[in-house]
Amino acid sequence: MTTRLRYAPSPTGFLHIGGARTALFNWAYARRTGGVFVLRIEDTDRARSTDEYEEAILEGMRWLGMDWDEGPGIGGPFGPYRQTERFDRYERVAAELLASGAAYRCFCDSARLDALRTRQREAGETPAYDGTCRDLALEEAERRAAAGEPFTVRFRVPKDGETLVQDLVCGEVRFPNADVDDWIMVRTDGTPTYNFCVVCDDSHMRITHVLRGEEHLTNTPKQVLLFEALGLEPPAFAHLPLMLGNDGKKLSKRTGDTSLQDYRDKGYPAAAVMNFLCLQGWGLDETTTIFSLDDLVRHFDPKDVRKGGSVFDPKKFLWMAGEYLRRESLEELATHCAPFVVAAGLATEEELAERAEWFRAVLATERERIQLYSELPARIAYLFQDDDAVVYDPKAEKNARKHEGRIELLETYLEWLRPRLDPLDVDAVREATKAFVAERELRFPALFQPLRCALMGAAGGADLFDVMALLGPERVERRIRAAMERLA
RNA sequence: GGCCCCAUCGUCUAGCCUGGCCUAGGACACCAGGUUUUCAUCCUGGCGACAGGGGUUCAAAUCCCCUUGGGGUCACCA
Repeated sequence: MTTRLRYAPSPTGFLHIGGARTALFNWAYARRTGGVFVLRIEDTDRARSTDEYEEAILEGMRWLGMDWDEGPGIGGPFGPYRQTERFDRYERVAAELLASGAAYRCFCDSARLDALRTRQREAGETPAYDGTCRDLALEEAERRAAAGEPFTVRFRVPKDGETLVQDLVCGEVRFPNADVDDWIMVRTDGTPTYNFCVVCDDSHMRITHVLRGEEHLTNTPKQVLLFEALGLEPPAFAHLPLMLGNDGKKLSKRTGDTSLQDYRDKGYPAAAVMNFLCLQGWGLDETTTIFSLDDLVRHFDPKDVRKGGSVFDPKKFLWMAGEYLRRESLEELATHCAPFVVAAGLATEEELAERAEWFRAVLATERERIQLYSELPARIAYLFQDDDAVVYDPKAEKNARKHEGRIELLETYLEWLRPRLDPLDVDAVREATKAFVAERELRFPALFQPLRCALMGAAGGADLFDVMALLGPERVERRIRAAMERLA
């Protein structure tokens, strides 16, 4: 039997990183088993769902490298793939359940239900439907419904026994039926609720494995019971442990960025995001930390997912971003960094394209020093500043001013340097400069600190001779001359 | 509170199912060195955990029970 997995987001917000991980696991297992990956949009919350969010979610999935075989836009044999387009199907199933007695009409209104809940809570009881309409005669219920009295449809949960959930991650989980509420399947306005849609769709779409967040575990007996009432075999479940904030609670906006979009905008490489997210609850093997989407597909099995929740560690995430960034070719890096450089106003896209080779050389000097694409602009801003107004970092200036005779040294050095600048042999000049310093019985910082301040205005950074190559002879000279005045 | 899930370094985790190979392995972070013109990268080393208590067993991180702790969920949201 071919496996069929799905990711079923609700377009009421951007793609959450927890949701992204769930999608990744479902996708990976579908690919690993040569099965089908279905995308289904759960948009039954009409008030909060928007097309913009739906598109943002799809875009996020594509960004991480996922594709899907069936879903909105591309269709498939079990469409439509948007729940709001499947209402006729839910109506049919509800009618069937009503007729078989597996479900019943409930005429209690929200006001009564709210009051009931409040009363139960105050009495220290677990809020649950009290069953007022559960035993209404079918004829009477039909008569009242026909008379226009508003009603919801509730699932009739057996009073006795227990429902067994077979979970690939948690093992066997038992729920006494007495603890499962007679939940609402269809609202007063005729729209279906989540648990009802999920079962209708998962069964109709022949879903074989449901991998989802652990917060759904307590919904599962309701769904299993419904599958049984429909005479169907439930799919295999795997409830994934939650991703936690540093407060140990379910990751929320309070504890950090939770939307995938945030990380993309911050300049995290997509592959790093994929890798890091998977590491929350799953590992490739005993020691591998860095792995690719391909590795994930080759090895992922829900059985290997750990049970405990995992705290999201932004520092490790940042480290991983750097690992991926450093592995990129200069061409890839240029493509990824360019938008950030443009957004910072340093250069236009056209300018970067015209000086592509130069830009790659710039990246070669900085790739070891950044972890995110977004860190580049601030680090290379010095290259775009006017030569007589390079912004001197206080620390750089202080370092430079430490050295007596800096002005004279810069002047002497410039004289020495000028004939060697055009053409510039970086390695040769670097070595020759060291000899220049040694001959004068100086320590390296005596020259390098004022020089670094002059050329970059920074206390640290790229090799100074690489920087000279990036600036070109005229600008190097102008900057040194400017420094001779500014550091006097 | 009821129900459910979980429990190894600060964090992510390996080991647990199929007890001995565990003096508990790796990674991030942190600390200390090394390399370097600086910063970063890189290399070396260090710090650091089986929640507690009972069992079972020749032997328990591994199996069982209890306690404690944490989390999830209890909607006409998904």
